Amino acid sequence: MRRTHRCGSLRAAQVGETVCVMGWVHSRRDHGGVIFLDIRDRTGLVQVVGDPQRGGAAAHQAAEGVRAEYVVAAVGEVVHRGEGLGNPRIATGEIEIVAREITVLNTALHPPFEIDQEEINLEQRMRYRYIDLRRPVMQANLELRHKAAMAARQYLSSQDFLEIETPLLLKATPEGARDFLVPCRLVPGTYYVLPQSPQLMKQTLMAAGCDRYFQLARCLRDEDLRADRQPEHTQIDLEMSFVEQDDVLTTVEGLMQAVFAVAGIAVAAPFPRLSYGEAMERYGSDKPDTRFGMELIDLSATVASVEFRVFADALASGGQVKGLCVPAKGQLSRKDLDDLIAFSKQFGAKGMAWIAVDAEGLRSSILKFIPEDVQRALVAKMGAQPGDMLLFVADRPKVVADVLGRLRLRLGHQLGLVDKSRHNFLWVIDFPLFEKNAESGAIEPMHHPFSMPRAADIPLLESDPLAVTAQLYDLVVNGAELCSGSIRCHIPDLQLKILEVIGIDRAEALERFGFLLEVFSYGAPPHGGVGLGFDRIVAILSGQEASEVDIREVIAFPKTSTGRDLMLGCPSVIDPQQLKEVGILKTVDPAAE
RNA sequence: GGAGCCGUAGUUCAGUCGGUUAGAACGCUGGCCUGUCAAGCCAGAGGUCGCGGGUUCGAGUCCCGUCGGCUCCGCCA
Repeated sequence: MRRTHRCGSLRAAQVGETVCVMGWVHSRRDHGGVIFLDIRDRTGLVQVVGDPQRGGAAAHQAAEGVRAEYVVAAVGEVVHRGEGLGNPRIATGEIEIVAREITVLNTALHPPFEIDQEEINLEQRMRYRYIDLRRPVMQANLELRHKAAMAARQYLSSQDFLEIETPLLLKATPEGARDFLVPCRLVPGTYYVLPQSPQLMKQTLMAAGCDRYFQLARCLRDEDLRADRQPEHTQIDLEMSFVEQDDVLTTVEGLMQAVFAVAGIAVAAPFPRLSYGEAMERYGSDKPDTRFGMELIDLSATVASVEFRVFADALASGGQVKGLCVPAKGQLSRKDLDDLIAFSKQFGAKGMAWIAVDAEGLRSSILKFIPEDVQRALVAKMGAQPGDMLLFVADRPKVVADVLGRLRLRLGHQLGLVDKSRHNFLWVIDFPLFEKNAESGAIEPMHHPFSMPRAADIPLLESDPLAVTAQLYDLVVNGAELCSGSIRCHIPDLQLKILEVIGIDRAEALERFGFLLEVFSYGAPPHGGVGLGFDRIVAILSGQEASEVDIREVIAFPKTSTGRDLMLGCPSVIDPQQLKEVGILKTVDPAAE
């Protein structure tokens, strides 16, 4: 007995044929005289009928004995269902298989949850992931992921990229996230680390003359998790030689068009480009969601003369006053406003002021501190209409941007201003290479210190490092960051100079980054690239809202928020003998902790 | 490292102010049933209320601890 068709593939065209399908018993409906089985495989459902008159007593009897999730083979003739008996809700609903023979290939325990159940406890799903993955929605996610990966490979291959694997066992570097460690048995007491990304290796490939590289690379970081963050995730990692920033952006735009096409989403290119400064000014975020307006409005000049302490103090200490004009249609209650104030404080604001714009005039407890002409100026500057709610934050620019940016996003969703059918791609470019640490006053890299400054800014490295713009770029869609990349600094002397700005002298640089500097000193081409968050891309392709992406839905075997695999039961304690073998002498006993 | 929410039948949940024998739906088991596709009807089984301790005459309910899941802050390219 061999399978002739996939369950979901049968159509009226096969009527009259004797077929054999194999799959899981999705449901059984026993009418006594006749029994209906829905058989499910990856491709869908097909109805199999156990009818003693038409298919024989044996098949009917076999159908009686099967239970949910039994694995069965059904042989029989494909027939048209009778008039009015079709099921338009499934693709195979026009036909059914009259079973002549039903064989149980394997029995099954009662599943811990029902396959077609809507809400299933996440813990149960993770514990029994192999059952969870049988659900059509999860099958669809896995298929989508596969297609997206194929589209990416095909596109990049067509653009002359080579897929090259890089090692999983690497040398620890002090930069970035915490590494996962792997003890080396052959040299006791020494360790490899798992890659946070193939960054170093791909730049080395550029120096090696590979010209264009890509990889669907697993990246591992030992940091705390979130719904959109797993200890291991996948990047579409790519790097290109002899290119400028625009070449990389254009390539990624083409890649996004190819990948989003697999979900039938047309993406217009080129994508809008926004400087980091403008993004922070207008949206208070370096990954703005441009699906709605409600931009931040700078009111520092408008309220410059006002004696209201909160505003005046902020301005006097070099801060700013900015606001949002929220088209609330009078919907924000006092409680809502209190919640927003608490929300603002959570992100570092000392408070949040508000003015309600009613048909009768303005309403707020701060009006008594604001002269009427300034009130009018505020309304004009913010374009306020009756029903709007004006929100104000006064603080350091970074706090103002962060708090108002978050308020804007929260209210945009809360008030339904976001057009969820859109996919607003945009590039955020022109990031400063450095920023000043607010507490220590030290100059630090904003992203990382390995990107190339804009050519014209190189002299500023010594005179005014904070004014140096890097050739760094982030790809954003609907407020979610999809990738980050840069044109790399491939000139050793320039790299040393950049490191010097952040307080790393030549000796320390050689010690910490000597490998990269060595690679570059043997003739590295100018190069640049990106790493794209593949899990996040697939999540958005699958229809998830960008502001609440859950990548666990598009990963076959994800970890919980404490990094556990509930199906395998790991991490787990290792046998002392095995520890000794790799040179680990002492460990914490989790039971004794 | 910090904060919050959740944990009751196989599953999803309800359980009032601390008070008799902890309920519903779905699922499951058995019976009936020849056109269902969320099949239907009848009957039945199914519970250490995550775990440990405390308060109380009495705890699913209150308190403390602990384990697990989730969310957020910190962290993270």
